[in-house]
Amino acid sequence: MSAPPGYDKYAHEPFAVTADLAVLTIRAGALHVLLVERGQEPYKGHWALPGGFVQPDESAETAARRELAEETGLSDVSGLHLEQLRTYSEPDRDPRMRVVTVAFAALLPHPPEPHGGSDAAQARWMPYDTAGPLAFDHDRILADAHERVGAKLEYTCLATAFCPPEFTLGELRHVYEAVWGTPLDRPNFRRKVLATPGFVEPVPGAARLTGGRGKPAALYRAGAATALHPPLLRPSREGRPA
Amino acid sequence: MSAPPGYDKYAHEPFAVTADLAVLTIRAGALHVLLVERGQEPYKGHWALPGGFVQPDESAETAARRELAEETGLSDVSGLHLEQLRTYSEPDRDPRMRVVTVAFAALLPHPPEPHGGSDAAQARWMPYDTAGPLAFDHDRILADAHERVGAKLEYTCLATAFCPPEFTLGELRHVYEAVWGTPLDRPNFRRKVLATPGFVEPVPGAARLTGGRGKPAALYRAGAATALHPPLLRPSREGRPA
DNA sequence: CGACTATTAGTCGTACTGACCATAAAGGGA
DNA sequence: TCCCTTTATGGTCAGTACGACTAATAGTCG
Repeated sequence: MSAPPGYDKYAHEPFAVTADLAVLTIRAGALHVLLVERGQEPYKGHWALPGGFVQPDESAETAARRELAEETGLSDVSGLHLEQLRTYSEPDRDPRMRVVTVAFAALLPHPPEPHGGSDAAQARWMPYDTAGPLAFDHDRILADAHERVGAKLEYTCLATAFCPPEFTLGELRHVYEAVWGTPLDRPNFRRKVLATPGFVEPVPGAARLTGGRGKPAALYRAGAATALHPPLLRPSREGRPA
Repeated sequence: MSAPPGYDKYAHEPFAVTADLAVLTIRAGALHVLLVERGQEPYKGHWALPGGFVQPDESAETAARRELAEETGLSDVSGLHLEQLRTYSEPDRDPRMRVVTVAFAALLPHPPEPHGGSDAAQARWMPYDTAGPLAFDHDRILADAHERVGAKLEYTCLATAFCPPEFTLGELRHVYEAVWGTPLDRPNFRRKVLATPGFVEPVPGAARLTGGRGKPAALYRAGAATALHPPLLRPSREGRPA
């Protein structure tokens, strides 16, 4: 069969395009994800990732950031890290109509505790491990988000996006441990982070945070670097995948 | 402004969804990309990435593979590596209508030389460096494809997707050099590849390829591994990005 | 005060890497 | 034919990174 390469010779059908979000954060040392409860069929009563239709005058990124502001109730989401994951376009993924979804991962440093959804729909933070079966193919989207974030922690400075503006190395390490699900050696982690120029920089005021037990830790800010060289590899990858 | 979290309360507009391809291969030691010449406005006469509309009964991946078969003239593209890059959805990226494009990168081992587009539209392999200004935002898509493939060479076995079923370590090294644009040390590259279990395995028949000048090289096949541990990092990244 | 916790500072041996050098095996040109 | 170039293959060597581990420090909690 021959096919013309120009756009215009193809027939094309309209698609609905949505932007869905895997909003991730660290709460009580564990990775959490923001979920909303569906109020209508299909999957009524099931939990799902927040999202919505892309409007005619906005890109998928713009729509995702708008959804993020609406769902979290945060007034300023411009500084938050938003990362496009991939696009899900299987024809039968929504039983009502043909929906193409551009998925994003968002990283929140300090989540709004009750997190105000201003409407009636229920929304809540759920621990990643207990985020049960979700509506549509959102389980797979969430798993892809987890995998992507875990991989980017290895070779980028993304971990600071989970932290407040000033943080301790312990908090930063908790980010890695929560996302990777593996405890890390404290001294080695510290040596690695401090040996990477531009990853973190000490807060000059010699400020120290005295939150809980133990010796107070020095405070750091995110540095100017965006990539890690050499990377900070996950320890779990002993055997090569079959 | 309040916004309901369910899909159905949103108004939505139809979008056209296309799948565009950055088809990459190695020709004469240099990275090449498959381009088509546009026959209609806009950008008439300009070169562009091949692509086309996603049909109602197919996913973006299916559409991309169909386009790949049509544009290259290959009868079997099922074994080729196809990788979703990201989705481009800026409202004004196509002047005619609202088009959302899911971009893919395809890796070809041995490109069909004249490569048969069976229709009138011109298509050709172009060296990556001289792939001039392309139509629409295809320059950016192509750059994203290059960056993604270059990055995945570091920590996956993707390089073998550019090679024929049996290849020499020199050919494999040429893949890295062509994509990264950097010469690599021959003995070190050999040591690294052979030290990674499952990356390549020698062809048992003790076959040796005597193509051009120099000592004949041993033949290898792609192994079972998909990831590289530890990664094979690019040498160019001395200074950290600003 | 003593137990506990977390940070911070080191040590040590192994593994990996980059920069080399050297040899073998082919082809091309004088 | 002899020499030179080209490519593959084998090896050394030092600097670095990393994992495992020990220990000191400085706070809170009971």
